[in-house]
Amino acid sequence: MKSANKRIPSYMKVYNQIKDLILNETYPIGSFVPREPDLCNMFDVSRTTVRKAMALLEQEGFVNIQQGSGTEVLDRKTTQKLNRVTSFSETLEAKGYTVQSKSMHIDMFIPSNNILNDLNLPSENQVVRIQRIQLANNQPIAIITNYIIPDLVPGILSDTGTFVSLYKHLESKYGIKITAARDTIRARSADFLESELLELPIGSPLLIDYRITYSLSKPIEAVVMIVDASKYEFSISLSGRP
Amino acid sequence: MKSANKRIPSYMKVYNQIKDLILNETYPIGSFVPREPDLCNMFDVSRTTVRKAMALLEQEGFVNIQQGSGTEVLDRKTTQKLNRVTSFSETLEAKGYTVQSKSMHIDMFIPSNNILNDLNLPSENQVVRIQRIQLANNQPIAIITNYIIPDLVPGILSDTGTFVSLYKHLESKYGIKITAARDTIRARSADFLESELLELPIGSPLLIDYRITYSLSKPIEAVVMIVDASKYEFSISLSGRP
DNA sequence: AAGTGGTCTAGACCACGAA
DNA sequence: TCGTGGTCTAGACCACTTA
Repeated sequence: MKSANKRIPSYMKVYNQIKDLILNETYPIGSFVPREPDLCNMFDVSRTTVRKAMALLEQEGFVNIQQGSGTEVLDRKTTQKLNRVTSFSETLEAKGYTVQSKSMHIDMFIPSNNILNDLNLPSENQVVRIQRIQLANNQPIAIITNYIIPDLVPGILSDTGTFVSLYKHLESKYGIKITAARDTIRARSADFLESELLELPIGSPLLIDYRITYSLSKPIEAVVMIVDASKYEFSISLSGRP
Repeated sequence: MKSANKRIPSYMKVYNQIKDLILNETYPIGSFVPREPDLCNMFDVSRTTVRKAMALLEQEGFVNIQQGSGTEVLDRKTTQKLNRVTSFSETLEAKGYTVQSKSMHIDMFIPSNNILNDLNLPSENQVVRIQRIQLANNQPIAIITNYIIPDLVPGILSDTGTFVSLYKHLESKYGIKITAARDTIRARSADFLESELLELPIGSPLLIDYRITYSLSKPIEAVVMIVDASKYEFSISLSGRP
């Protein structure tokens, strides 16, 4: 058994059961769930536990809790997949493309001072560089370059081709969990080399995503993604006050 | 008095005091805050209250709470302003530009079916359209068009020029609070009209942000922002698993 | 005024991490 | 094993919304 017999907190049980009742429309959209003392009786738990479960449901956009009036079930179609940038392959596959890596190259490299600064590394410091050309329906669509702090990923140089998702690889092999990211999205025209690699006319618009990923507020890696703008767009869903 | 004498929950007092102790480096980065029972004694509150305060601090990236080991103070430089797209004027002002609206036009308009669909409105439905040209250091930099569900903003047609921030106007005059947003960011080349309005050569790369804003999971408005890509970039900060 | 969620307590026991 | 945070209870009182 890998991770089977873990105790499930009762607020998670309450959370799951209420979520099911919402999803199977026992509590339909627009209706109100029972008041908290009643939920306590239904699940035989204290109000603290009910409230923790409801707070989770509110955070995920299932309900709107309002003091004085009650807890309303929301139409969740519009608030799914909150707080994230949709991933590259996910977006393309939703559009009907088949996504794969053309090839991958891993080496050591001294990046620009901007990148070293974002990674909290000194000048002239080497990092692990992973270069990939991404294909959609066998057409080149993006050039992706990762710059990873080398101390965190010993031995990664020999992992060429052994992983598909870099983030899953970092978590499973090195125990690194990405907890935050900062993306900067720009656009500019393709230069000669980019136009050759992506098989585009020179001057075609490109989307550039520069991302720093963090684990526990420490930077882990920087990524530059250069994409054919005619075939790609970024989707971002955010909850909370803008 | 507008909203002065509101009772402050004691978990907020605890939250603010611990935040101050972190900011003035009584609890420096890398150190551990006192264990929860000690915090209870220090602030004379129950552990529930301390834990609510600490949960807030963790959510905002001040600390990392770890069962078994303790609560560590994090370096917060890297995790500020999480979960939002930085606003237009904010980004430009950080770069030293002075931002203002050149002019504003408000009318009724029948938008594309895509927009009507995103706003859950039927075909041929009119919406309130707000068109603006944004200036940075007196140079045109962006064309912004808002499409708002008309029932939500009666009388807004006469508000031309009476507001700077649309979202603050919606909240103060109509009580509409934006709670979520979905952005799609694309890039393409400027056509003739765009190049005239933004004073750019035809074919220059443009960034396009299409945003739907929501209040309590109901769509409120759609926005199209067309920006000179050489002068602007989007920054997005996200916390949580990618 | 009635009914809802919001805050808070004091104490108990469980589960994880490091020594 | 010991010290930390994680979960949970039963009950109390406060504050907001609606009518």
